[in-house]
Amino acid sequence: MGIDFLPDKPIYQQLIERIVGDVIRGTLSPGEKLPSVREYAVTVGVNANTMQRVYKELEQMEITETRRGQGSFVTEDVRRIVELRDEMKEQLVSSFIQSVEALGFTASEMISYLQERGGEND
Amino acid sequence: MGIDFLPDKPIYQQLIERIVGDVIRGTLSPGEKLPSVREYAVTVGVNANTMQRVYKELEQMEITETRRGQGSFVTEDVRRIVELRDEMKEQLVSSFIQSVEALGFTASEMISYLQERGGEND
Amino acid sequence: MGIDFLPDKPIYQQLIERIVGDVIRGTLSPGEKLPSVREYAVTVGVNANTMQRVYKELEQMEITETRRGQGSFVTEDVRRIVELRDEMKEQLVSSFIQSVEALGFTASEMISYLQERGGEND
Amino acid sequence: MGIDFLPDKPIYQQLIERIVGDVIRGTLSPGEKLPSVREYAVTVGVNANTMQRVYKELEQMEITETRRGQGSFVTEDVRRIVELRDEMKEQLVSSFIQSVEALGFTASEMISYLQERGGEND
DNA sequence: GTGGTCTAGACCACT
DNA sequence: GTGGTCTAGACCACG
Repeated sequence: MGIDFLPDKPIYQQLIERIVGDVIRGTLSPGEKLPSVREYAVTVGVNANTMQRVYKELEQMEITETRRGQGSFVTEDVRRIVELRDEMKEQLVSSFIQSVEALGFTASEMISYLQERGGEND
Repeated sequence: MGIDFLPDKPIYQQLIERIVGDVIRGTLSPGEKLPSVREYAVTVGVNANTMQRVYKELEQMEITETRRGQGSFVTEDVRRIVELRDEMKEQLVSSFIQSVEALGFTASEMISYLQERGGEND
Repeated sequence: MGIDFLPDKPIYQQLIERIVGDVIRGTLSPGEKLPSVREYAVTVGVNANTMQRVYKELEQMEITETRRGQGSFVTEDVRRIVELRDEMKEQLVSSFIQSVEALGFTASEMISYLQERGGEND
Repeated sequence: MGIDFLPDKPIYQQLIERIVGDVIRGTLSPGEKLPSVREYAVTVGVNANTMQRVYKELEQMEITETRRGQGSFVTEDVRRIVELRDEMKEQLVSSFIQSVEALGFTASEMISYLQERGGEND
């Protein structure tokens, strides 16, 4: 029931990241049905409109498919999932690198700091 | 003449990061005078109010000091600058790690990817 | 409908003081919702931007919390409110004492004068 | 030579307060000659224009008289000095009370706090 | 409807 | 000329 949202990032984006993470991680398998918008909204404690938007964007990203009257399902296109994984990774890293350089750090300094810090975060 | 702003982040935040980067990097030295609000605004192509806001926040962060009628100057408190450097580094890394984990990547996977991509960016 | 601003102090500061006063005084309770920026702006007769700035600074002072799309709320952290009360008191008194001494008065002379004048003001 | 100005109050006001304090305190006697604008400016480390303004306002307050080619002198009108003392006292106290009440403190609470703090400030 | 950002342009206080 | 405040009005992102 993770209702812990960072205050400086849109909730809907955090929810998207979370679901995408579940798909990448395999917590949500290809073809698996997602909870209904309303149900999920209640579970997480957000407005139904917000969750609606999350589902909509997931569909636009071709991560889910919506079947009328049945609900939303994780895509069965496994290639898409792998592709997605790479996209996210690329996106994450390049925006990280960009900030790093904007602030005047070197890549190697950051890497060694990352290695120290490792996975200590939850 | 850097008038290249990312569309998804507030301009004033990007400007703050840019100046903070200059201070961390040493492009702006302790005690050095910044351009006047209006001058910098013209240079970068934003409204003077926007730049004013940037300067005000920099002062609140204790990165600059404003002397009335004279302009804004980089703090001469070198310890503050070092501290700032660490803060930014920590902040950057922890938000990166957080996204990495939300998306279901492992730290080590990301690190090796980072090493590949290295400093190819400018 | 208090549209009575002193001419020599920024309006936004007077508004901050006013709201802080309300919080300290308990007129605004912990967790209570503030009027929306626009609504409050109209009520007091200032521009929405000015009020926006007031709300932003209140948030930076950790007196209010802003929940996106929902509005601003007085912090529920009662300790912060008590702390705030002490800060304001200290600040007020020390700047008073400083002026008193700069002008060559003694503390005791001022105190007895204060006692005379007492609470005659509203 | 006290070059310690508070950052949030105009320097010229602080200088006025300081000189008025000297007059009230008797450090500057009625009829005594003030340093020249330039000399005083150098001593205190401010711009000559700023000091010029200070002298001008002191004259408008009828605290000093300027005699052509001779300089500025503290008024010999002792009644004016006494009057001035009362004015400043009144002004100080009423603005203090006003802030106190705006922030929701009671006069008596502040008085007892003032008594505690006494003259510990320099 | 809510907060947040941005522009344009004016006016003031300070040095 | 410098920072600071304020208005007016527009537009966006979020819930």
